[in-house]
Amino acid sequence: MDDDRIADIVGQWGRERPDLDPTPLLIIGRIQQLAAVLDVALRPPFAAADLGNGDFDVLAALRREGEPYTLTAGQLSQRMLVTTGAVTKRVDRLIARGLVSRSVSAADARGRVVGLTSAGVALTDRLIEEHLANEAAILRGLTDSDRRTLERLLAAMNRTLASRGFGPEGESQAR
Amino acid sequence: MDDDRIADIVGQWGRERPDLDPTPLLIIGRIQQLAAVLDVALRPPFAAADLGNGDFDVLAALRREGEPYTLTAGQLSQRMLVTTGAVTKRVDRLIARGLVSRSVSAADARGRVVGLTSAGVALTDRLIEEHLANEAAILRGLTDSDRRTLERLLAAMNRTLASRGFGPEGESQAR
DNA sequence: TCGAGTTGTCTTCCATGGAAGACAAGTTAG
DNA sequence: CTAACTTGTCTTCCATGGAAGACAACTCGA
Repeated sequence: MDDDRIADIVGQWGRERPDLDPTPLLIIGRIQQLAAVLDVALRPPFAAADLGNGDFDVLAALRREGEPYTLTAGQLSQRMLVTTGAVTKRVDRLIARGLVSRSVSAADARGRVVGLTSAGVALTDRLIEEHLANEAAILRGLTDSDRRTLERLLAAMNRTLASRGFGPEGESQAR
Repeated sequence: MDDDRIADIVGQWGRERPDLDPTPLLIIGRIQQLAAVLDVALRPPFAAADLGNGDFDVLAALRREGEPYTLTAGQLSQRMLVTTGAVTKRVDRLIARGLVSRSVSAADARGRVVGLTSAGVALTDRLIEEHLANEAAILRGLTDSDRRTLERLLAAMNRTLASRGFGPEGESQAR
């Protein structure tokens, strides 16, 4: 039952470097492991639609923005916390699939406005349901009270990191 | 003060798809975001040593194994939860840096035994101290009680995922 | 209004890691 | 002992994303 990878690692360090405190790994290591496992666990719906996780990020960002489901490349870059170069590539792939369109901004000829096509809206609306259902299923093992506690503690960690200068200004995703 | 990306996303979904419950994102989205931010926040010591995060994974796995600081390529693959192909590449890079060595296993001529050089041990011992200190600093915003709670809840999530068939048999890291 | 910045996006190049196949070395049934 | 299978690692090819530079378009002060 105790195939807890992280606990094992902590045990090993405790033996090899008893002068150090390896217990931060119980939290930080687990968060990292969870993120990786979650990516795999939540992937199937996107894989079935032949979409990369990152590509769905684009669709979701546009969809939740509300009508007319448009954002500039720069805005997408901010919301998804990836470089504009990555945005270009994600959008290129989605255009090839007919899920989004790109046009020159009316207000600023440098800007590119990316918008969901009707096919894009339809697909996103379908996928987000599955996606949230999967997330809910994963959290089913926690009580309501546990969930609230977990939210609070994770938010607290986020704030700590932000205050140390590592706010979400260059990382992450959320889908 | 409320530049909470995830909370904003939840709010947007709540407006656009009031039929769905977006609150799982408050946990899962935050975990994903945290993992990404943590990677950046914890990177400096490795970057200073001109090491990829993944490369340090190899050094740490060998070091915490204890003397004689050796593992086969396959064992490294299991501990780090990456493919053997990735192991080959990581080890190649570390060999070029003189931090590990690779030799044919005495017991099984197919096997390759990877071992820390003395330079590798020295560097790893130095980096792990910095690394754990950084992790401890990040957790400084949480009380002891909060930490225990967080450990428990994260471990619970891990178990839930494992029971759904997504145990760490194909993902993650822990450094 | 002109020229020096600045900005928004794309392009190019690079690094990392997965998937799948190649292969030598081990194992095992007969 | 041998043929067939399995295993451990490496190789090749591919996909994704970052970094840095290219560039056109915008802004602003003089």
